[in-house]
Amino acid sequence: MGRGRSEIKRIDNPTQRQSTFYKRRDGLFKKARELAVLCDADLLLLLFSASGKLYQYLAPTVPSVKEFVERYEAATHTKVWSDIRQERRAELEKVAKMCDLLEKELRFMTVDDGEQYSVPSLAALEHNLEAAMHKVRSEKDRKIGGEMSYLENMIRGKQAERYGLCDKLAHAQSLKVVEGGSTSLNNGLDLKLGRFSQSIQNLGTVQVSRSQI
Amino acid sequence: MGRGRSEIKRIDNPTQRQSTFYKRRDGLFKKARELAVLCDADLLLLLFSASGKLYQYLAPTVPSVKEFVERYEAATHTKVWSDIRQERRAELEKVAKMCDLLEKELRFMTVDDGEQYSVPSLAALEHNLEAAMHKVRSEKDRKIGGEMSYLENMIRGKQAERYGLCDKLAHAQSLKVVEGGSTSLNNGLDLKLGRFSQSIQNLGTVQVSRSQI
DNA sequence: AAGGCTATTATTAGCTT
DNA sequence: GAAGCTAATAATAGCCT
Repeated sequence: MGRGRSEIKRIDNPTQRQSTFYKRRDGLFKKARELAVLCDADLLLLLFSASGKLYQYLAPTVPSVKEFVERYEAATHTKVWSDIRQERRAELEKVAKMCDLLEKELRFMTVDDGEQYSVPSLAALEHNLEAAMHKVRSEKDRKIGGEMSYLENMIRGKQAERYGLCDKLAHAQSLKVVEGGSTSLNNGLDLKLGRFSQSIQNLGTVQVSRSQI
Repeated sequence: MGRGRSEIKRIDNPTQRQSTFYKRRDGLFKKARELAVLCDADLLLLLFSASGKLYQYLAPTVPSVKEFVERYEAATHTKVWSDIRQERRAELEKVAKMCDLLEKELRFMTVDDGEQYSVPSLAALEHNLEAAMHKVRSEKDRKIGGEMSYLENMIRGKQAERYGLCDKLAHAQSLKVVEGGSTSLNNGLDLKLGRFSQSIQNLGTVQVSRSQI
């Protein structure tokens, strides 16, 4: 229709092509709507222009592209997406199975009452538990040893610090004694520092002896 | 077009509706193809008749419905199927996470070297392992006890059977002695049975003593 | 139901604005 | 580019087979 000839072939002139696109697109959508309404049909029309722009037409009875394509899938069994879903499902089942296995193993390890054990498996489990216990105990010892040596170092550091302070204080006190009598305040301080340094020395001793174990 | 009037409204006459459907469907597909070819456009046309039959048209450049809808999805972000896939993925991730957790717990239980333990958790683990070990040992004892008493019963039964046989044999032998001398064959049988019954008696004794532990 | 015919209307190519 | 015009062609409603 129209004045010219009609060979259905790509229009080379971009302007003309674009113009034709608009006109025919509108015509197509109109036809689509007419078909849907007149004949009570459901239809979906998705259209990308040459420039990549999207146009779509849904029949008045079609609620959404998604639902329409779902209906399409159900109607055709063409497995548009089913293969993907199947893959996913298989993957899911695999992981779920592994999960079950792990759970069972864990229940077994913790000796759940609901489980049934055979004597050989109980013996194996006992063996494993003994090995685990051994590991746990040696790890605990190692850790405690490590923490203790850390504490030792810290205490040693503090001790040195305190010794320095005591020396300074003793020096100050000796100066004060030369200057005059000691006050009640100074006496109290002396006592406190003395007790502290002594307990530090004790800790140091204990610490050294422990690290030699 | 056509001879009659043109009001776009559902055709009530089913025959006429069907006829119109075919004609207009063909017209629509033709228009769709023309648009696609003339204007270098990609299009997809999915159509369900009132009776539920599916018709589809893909532009020559469109390889498949699936790929077209994927392009649609990418273009619009309307997530036609993505949400379904997303759901699946979420489900999968959830299970995978649970799986990881279980695996970690199991690794922890079996005291894997790669794990880092704190002293309190080691102590708790030790406690759990001890409890599990206790359970395992008592279960093993119970099971062994059960199996042994089963064996005891079986042996006791066999023993009684054998005793019965021995009595019968002794009776037969005494009858034979009265009748005449014993043959070399009979002597051999006596020896064999005697050894057997003795070993059965031994087993019985051991068994009773064990069940008293 | 599917296809053909044809009068009639709808669409649109090429043009202008 | 978009919108309108119009000649020219395409689509199709109502028939018939």
